[in-house]
Amino acid sequence: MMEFEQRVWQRCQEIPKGMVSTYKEIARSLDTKAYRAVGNSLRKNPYSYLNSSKVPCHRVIKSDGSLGGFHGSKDDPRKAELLRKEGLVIKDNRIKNFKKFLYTF
DNA sequence: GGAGTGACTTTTT
DNA sequence: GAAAAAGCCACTC
Repeated sequence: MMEFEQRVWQRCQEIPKGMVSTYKEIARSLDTKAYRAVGNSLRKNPYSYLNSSKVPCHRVIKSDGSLGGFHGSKDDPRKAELLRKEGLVIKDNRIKNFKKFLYTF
């Protein structure tokens, strides 16, 4: 069932710079409710944003605007910095006005 | 084939 | 607004 994961990763790449998306939106765009499976796939994705720029998983956040716990550490500023560089405003591990930057498929 | 896991979401306390 | 519970799907052991 790799297709599902690939589709997820593809959505990540589809997110334009300076925008973010949520697990739920991705799942919805795939016509499924597997928001958990989305996270599960991203967790194991072979193109982790640390190793490759192919899948900017850092642009995928939770539906309430928080970044979630990527890469295993919640205190890692790299992701927040990355997003901040793309024009997003991060406050206490939350995206400010993230709805404005929310990219829906 | 069943039980456990996870970078989740939504509703209810 | 924070915390807990229930519900969801794919993947791994």
